[in-house]
Amino acid sequence: MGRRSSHTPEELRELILDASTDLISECGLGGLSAREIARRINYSPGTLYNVFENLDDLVLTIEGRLIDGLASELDRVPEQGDPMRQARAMGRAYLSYTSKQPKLWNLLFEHHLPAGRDVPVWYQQKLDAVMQRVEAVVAPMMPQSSPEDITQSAHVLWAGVHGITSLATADKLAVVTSNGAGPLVDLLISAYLAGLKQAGKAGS
Amino acid sequence: MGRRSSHTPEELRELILDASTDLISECGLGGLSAREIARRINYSPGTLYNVFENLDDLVLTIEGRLIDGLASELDRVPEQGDPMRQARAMGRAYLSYTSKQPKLWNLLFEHHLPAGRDVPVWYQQKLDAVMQRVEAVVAPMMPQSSPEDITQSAHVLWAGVHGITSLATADKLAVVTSNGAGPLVDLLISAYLAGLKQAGKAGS
DNA sequence: ACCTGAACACCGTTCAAGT
DNA sequence: ACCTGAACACCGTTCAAGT
Repeated sequence: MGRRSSHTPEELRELILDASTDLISECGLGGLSAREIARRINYSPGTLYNVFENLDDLVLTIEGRLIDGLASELDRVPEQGDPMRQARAMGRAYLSYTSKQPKLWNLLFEHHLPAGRDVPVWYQQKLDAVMQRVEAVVAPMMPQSSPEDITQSAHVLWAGVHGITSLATADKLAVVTSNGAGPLVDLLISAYLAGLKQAGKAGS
Repeated sequence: MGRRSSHTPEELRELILDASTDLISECGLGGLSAREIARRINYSPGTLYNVFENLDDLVLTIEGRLIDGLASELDRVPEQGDPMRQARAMGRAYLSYTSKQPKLWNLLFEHHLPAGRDVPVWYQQKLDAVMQRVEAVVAPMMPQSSPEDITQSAHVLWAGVHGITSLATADKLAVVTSNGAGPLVDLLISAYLAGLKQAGKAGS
């Protein structure tokens, strides 16, 4: 039927992203479909493909916003003298941000690009921005170490926290652990960083 | 056309599981489809539903075999005097088992049961069997602690190792970490357990 | 008893045709 | 220029009908 143009291109883009975000928050990535998005915003499926290359493109855009959101939350954690307290505070910030809408955050790990496709550069940059904040917390614990070792230690910490929250969300750590992921994340951060600190002393 | 019966029920079951396992090893969970399985084994799609309740049932069966396989691998790790060496050896066993067919192992975390469905009891039991082996390694590091604390510490370690391997497999930890997950897992195990040990001493 | 294949209700994506 | 909707090539699952 041709143009309807009740929305500017920017509005249409937001409309699509909002509807998709709702869908994922409610039903996870599995609940997302181009046709269902179109239904919800009263456009035809084809219209989505004027705005996004395909569903993966759309999903990556949402993931980017989630990563940005986490970075802002981490920035709001007050700087404290004690690096260990600071680290635990950041862990709790991560947890509170990601557990607001678990299915939405899970998107980052449920979604896989097809075959050989790599994540876009801007996506890696957003991830790196978060990693920098983790490094900033790890660094004071290992003053004698090289930047490479600090990066590596930060990656391990990040991956560990992710592992706990992701298993908790998927109910694959549940039975025994009915208290939620909080204490587990605290334990990981405390013990792991204490171990790092000790190794730093021993090695110097 | 009615029965063909060139295979016994057990053979048919294995046929289906083998074809599905191949499909997942090659293309991940996304590459699995009832119709494609049927094509590969020269049966009609409907036949699958005489043997399995649905695709989730089939996938859970495969997951169960993977968990059993890991348990056997962990059992082959020789007992050593030094608990720390033992722990690292188990970490490497995990890594070598799961990285043989990364897409297959990834199945455990890519696959989610619909809505409110819970994992079956036998599945939890298989997982628990693996967790017991992890606890056996953690326990000597914290002799003063309650069984609950040991369980919790083992869960954290398990989740941490999972987090590293899963991010590495998904290429979401890649850029900086081109050496593979091995050193990261070693670092996690060493630092985390050292921290646990230290806390045990301090707390008693 | 076992298996088929059509049927139902869905997908993602493309693109000629309409305004 | 923008949007539609039919078309193509797929899904999972069910079940009457065949042997």
